[in-house]
Amino acid sequence: MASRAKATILDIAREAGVSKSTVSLVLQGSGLIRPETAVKVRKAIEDVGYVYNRGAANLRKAHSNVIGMVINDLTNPFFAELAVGMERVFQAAGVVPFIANTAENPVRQEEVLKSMMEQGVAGLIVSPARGTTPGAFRRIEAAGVPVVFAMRRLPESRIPAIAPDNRRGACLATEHLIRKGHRRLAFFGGSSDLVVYQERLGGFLEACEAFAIPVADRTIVEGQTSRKGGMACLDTALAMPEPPTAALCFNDAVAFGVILALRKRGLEAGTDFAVVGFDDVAEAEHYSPALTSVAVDTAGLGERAAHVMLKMIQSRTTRAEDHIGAVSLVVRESSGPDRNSQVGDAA
Amino acid sequence: MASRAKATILDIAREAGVSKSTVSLVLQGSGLIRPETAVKVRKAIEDVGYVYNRGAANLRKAHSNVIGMVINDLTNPFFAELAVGMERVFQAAGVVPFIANTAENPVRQEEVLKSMMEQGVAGLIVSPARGTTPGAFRRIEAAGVPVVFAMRRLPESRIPAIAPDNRRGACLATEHLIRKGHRRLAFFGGSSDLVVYQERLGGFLEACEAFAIPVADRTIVEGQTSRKGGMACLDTALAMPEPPTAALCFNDAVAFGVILALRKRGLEAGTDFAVVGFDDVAEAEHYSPALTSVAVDTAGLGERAAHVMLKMIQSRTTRAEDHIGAVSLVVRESSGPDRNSQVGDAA
DNA sequence: TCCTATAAATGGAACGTTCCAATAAATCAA
DNA sequence: TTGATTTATTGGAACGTTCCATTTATAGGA
Repeated sequence: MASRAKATILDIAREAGVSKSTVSLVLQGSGLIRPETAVKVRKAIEDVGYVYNRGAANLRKAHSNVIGMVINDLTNPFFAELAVGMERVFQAAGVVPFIANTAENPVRQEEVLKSMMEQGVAGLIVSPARGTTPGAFRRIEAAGVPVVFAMRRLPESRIPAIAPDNRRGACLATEHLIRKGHRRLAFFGGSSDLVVYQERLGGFLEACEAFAIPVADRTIVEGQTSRKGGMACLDTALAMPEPPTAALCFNDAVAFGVILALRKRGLEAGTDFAVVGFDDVAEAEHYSPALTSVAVDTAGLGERAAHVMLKMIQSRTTRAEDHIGAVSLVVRESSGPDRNSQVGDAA
Repeated sequence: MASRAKATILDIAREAGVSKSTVSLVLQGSGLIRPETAVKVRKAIEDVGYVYNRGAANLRKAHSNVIGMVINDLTNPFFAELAVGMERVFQAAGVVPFIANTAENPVRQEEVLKSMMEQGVAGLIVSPARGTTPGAFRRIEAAGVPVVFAMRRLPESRIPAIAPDNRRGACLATEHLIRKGHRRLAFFGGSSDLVVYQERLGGFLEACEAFAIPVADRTIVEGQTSRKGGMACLDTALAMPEPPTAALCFNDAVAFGVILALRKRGLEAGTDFAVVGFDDVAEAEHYSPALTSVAVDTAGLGERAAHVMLKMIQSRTTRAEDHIGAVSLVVRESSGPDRNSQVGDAA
């Protein structure tokens, strides 16, 4: 079937009776060749089943048109949305992003980054895996390849990051709970080695301060950022002598876990215990009860990150400013007033 | 910062005081070089911040170590799981798969495939976009690059496919509903241009035949394969003179939509209307009510597809056998007995 | 007619690797 | 010592492009 040796530009040249240079020009859509010649060449290209060898081309050309996207957890619908946002703008720019998953594993991340660099990517958009070492991107920066962090950032890095306003989102959500009359508040899930965690917890504490919630009435339970983690958090919290009546969760997955654990105890989120999520994934709206959550416009952040990347490539720089995305609290059913309080502003 | 011109094998050679051939050998881990020399070279590699240029290498070597994974909808958690399964086996084989999303768009798919081919992928695992034209893979096959379809297949194609036993799954699920006493059955969602749809609908009809459900009592409503589509399907079905009492849905997303639409009408899935999904995504178990669904072992299929791919590459063939994955029905709360029937085998 | 200006097409030298054939160095048997 | 053998190392020719500097063809002006 397949002509064994793959066709090259020279085969086309022979077929069309022109020189390889002419073929190359046609391939690049140069206006210098006579239209009839171009047609002839294009026909030959079709006939021999030619496929362009970008590797060979990149040997001469400055840089490629592929952009790598390294994501820490493809399973999280949240990241899929981020990817979709990026793709929208890359597609318009005629770039095909290649996505790779690190499964939250720094070693795998190292491999993936190496592979992408070897492939000669023009830029890298990364949501770094937990536990990424500070030096992980040193070599990439040294090579002059632009990198943008999306959603997550590294503690001390000078790489530009595109992320939502985590602190403000958490602050908004916490205020909302306090206004509903809750006085014993919890922050569930996540772990302190993530910058995002520190930001969200920071917002939570900021609101607690502002409303003079005593330290003794703040419960902070670290845990996995998954349903399972959320379930564990609730169990730990309710086992305390003076348990909280409301919780802000590190993300929606944790919140779903909390709702599940509540139901398992015969309690209902919203009426017996208030829960607020973070990220506002598509599922939040449809959950039962519908989950109050901090919306972060994930796809929008993806688009933003892609734009920044494109601009960095164009201006051949490796630096750019951080972008903080606006957030908003979407109030739904899961965050009802405190039953024992008269302060709640519920109807 | 970065030494502008990127380091090549020759720079390393100069630095280490050896020839480029020696460096190349070290890079490939050849046992032919003296250990001390290797150490010296490796040090030089580190010093100059070298990054391997796979494009240049592929110019000489037969083929690359990258495998492309082209997926029609990254947003569907189902496909993320498929990707995760594949990655597991590729990682073990030292291969980094590059994922690209086609967003169910054949034109985008064309671009993506072209880009991957140009990049010199060793093989392609594809879940084709709806509406893929029969000839879309002709050129790729002609180029001798192995292709495997995952989850979906094309009507007449000779490309090997790895997919679950859709017919059997649908048949099992339908039998389950009939055994629960349901006699007026519906099949919700999907559209007939998909092979998967035909298979699943085929299983549904097969079970209907086997249990002598009259044609008049079978309702088939095509629709989008999303929550929204599922909601629309239910509305259409309940508007009929003799509405069904149970539905097998094309996939879980449709099923979730049906459950939502039921609730909107004050009905509860499981007690008022039975609904069964397909794919058994992680969410199914945690939904309320928990969704009865056909489990397809997505990650397992991903692994299988990856193995087939690896084998094809190794034996440099472009052909392989189809693999049909086993399915099983996971019964949960959403598929209760028909209230008006005495035949139900419920406790 | 010849000269110049413009348009179209071309040869050849890179680009950074691999790999073969060849060389150089070290070891061994006689 | 010499030649044969093994062990390490090396130069050079590919690989498939791009792009610069040329060449060749075409047209226009005198």
